Amino acid sequence: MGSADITIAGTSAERVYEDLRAAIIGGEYAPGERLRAEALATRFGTSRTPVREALMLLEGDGLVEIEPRRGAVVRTFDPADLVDLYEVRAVLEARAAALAATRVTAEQLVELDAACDRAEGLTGHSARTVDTLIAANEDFHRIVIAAAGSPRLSGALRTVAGIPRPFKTVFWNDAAERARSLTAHREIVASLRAGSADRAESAMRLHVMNARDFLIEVMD
Amino acid sequence: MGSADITIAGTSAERVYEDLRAAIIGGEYAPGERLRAEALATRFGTSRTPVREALMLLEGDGLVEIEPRRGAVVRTFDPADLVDLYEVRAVLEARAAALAATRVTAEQLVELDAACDRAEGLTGHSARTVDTLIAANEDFHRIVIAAAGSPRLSGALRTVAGIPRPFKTVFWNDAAERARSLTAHREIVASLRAGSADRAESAMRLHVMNARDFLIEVMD
DNA sequence: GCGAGGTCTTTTGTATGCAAACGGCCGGAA
DNA sequence: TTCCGGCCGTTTGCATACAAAAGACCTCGC
Repeated sequence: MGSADITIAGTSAERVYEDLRAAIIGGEYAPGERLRAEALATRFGTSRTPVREALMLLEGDGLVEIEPRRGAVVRTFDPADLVDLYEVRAVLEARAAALAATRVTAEQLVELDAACDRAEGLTGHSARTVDTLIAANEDFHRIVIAAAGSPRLSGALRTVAGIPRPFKTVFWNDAAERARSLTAHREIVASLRAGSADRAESAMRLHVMNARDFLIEVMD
Repeated sequence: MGSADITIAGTSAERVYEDLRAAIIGGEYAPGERLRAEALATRFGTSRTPVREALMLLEGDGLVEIEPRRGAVVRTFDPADLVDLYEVRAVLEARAAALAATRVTAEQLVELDAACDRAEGLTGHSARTVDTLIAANEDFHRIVIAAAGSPRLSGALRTVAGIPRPFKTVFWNDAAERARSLTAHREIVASLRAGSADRAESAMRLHVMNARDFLIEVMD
């Protein structure tokens, strides 16, 4: 799994950044919820200074909104925001898939298969099952992006990659969407294995666009 | 010109961020040059705290590299970095052009014409001329991106938009490249005016890819 | 002369203190 | 009742103080 991005906690600010990011994406803080610097400092065992730095980085990632003199809140996503986000994601991930088709390693293909396998056959709706699906899905996309081998593409995707857990849950509670997603993932892996950039690109674009459409549909 | 993004200096950190970003892009700090927090604080009339925050934001933009306990330096770009950057830019700006074709306002079209006009007929190689060309070019691209009306696209582009001045100068010292760029800009404006998303997208992709190729060619 | 070790300086990263701004609360007037 | 204005608590933003780490330098030994 995330065997590559082991950060041995260089600075305190970095650690807070990563932990807080995970906490927000993991749904620990609800969208719209206020993030008071002092409380976070207490939670992470530091002072407000590294917390402030982490919050500014998270603002750059689009996960947090900071209004001067008013503090930070977890970003809320209205339907228009999410559509916008998914369309940019579609463009970037399609490109990543195209690049990955010519650069993916045998080892990465095995990891992609493994991520698909982990999602296969899960039928329940328990929190544990949903967690597994979310994790497998994120691993899948992360590996494709890594396989693209483009630092700038990875950086650009950071601004659209993370959305809070509540928004993701709706996908994985829908059985049809689960099946469609798994099929798409398998198709993408097959395209990558075949080295077909065009097919991988199209498959990935379709996959993300389908997610966008499902999100639109479910929002009413 | 930048009549839309007038920030009345919300916080000190924001002001330092913008000014320092402009200074780096403007070539005031050479790639690889060390950015000592204390010196910057003196320069901007603040303490190190807002400077540190600005530096972390600039790291997110890919303009600065921060190594823990070692400080910040202006990012250096080797040929591979620049190729990577321009290819992501091509994808994103092409998408921006496509969106802009359906959303651009009459006023923005006028501004785009004005940006092209400003670049037209300039033949000298003086610093002043080059500055004008760089500014006109940046205005052009900024307006297209604004016309796309996608906050996430704008955000993603921030990570690939800014490169230090020395790298841009090579373009605008080459007469053939100037002419080709102007032609491309005119073509893009025409496509936007016609509301042709496909044409605008293709024209923009071609334009950015040409820039990439020129950069590759000139780097040896 | 050259390399290793230790010390000293510089610079970073973090904590804390302090002033200012925001939001809420209360009281009063229409 | 409802709206307006002033006060107070809370929280932010910035400056500064302090500890620790990196790099420079110097000395000593070989």
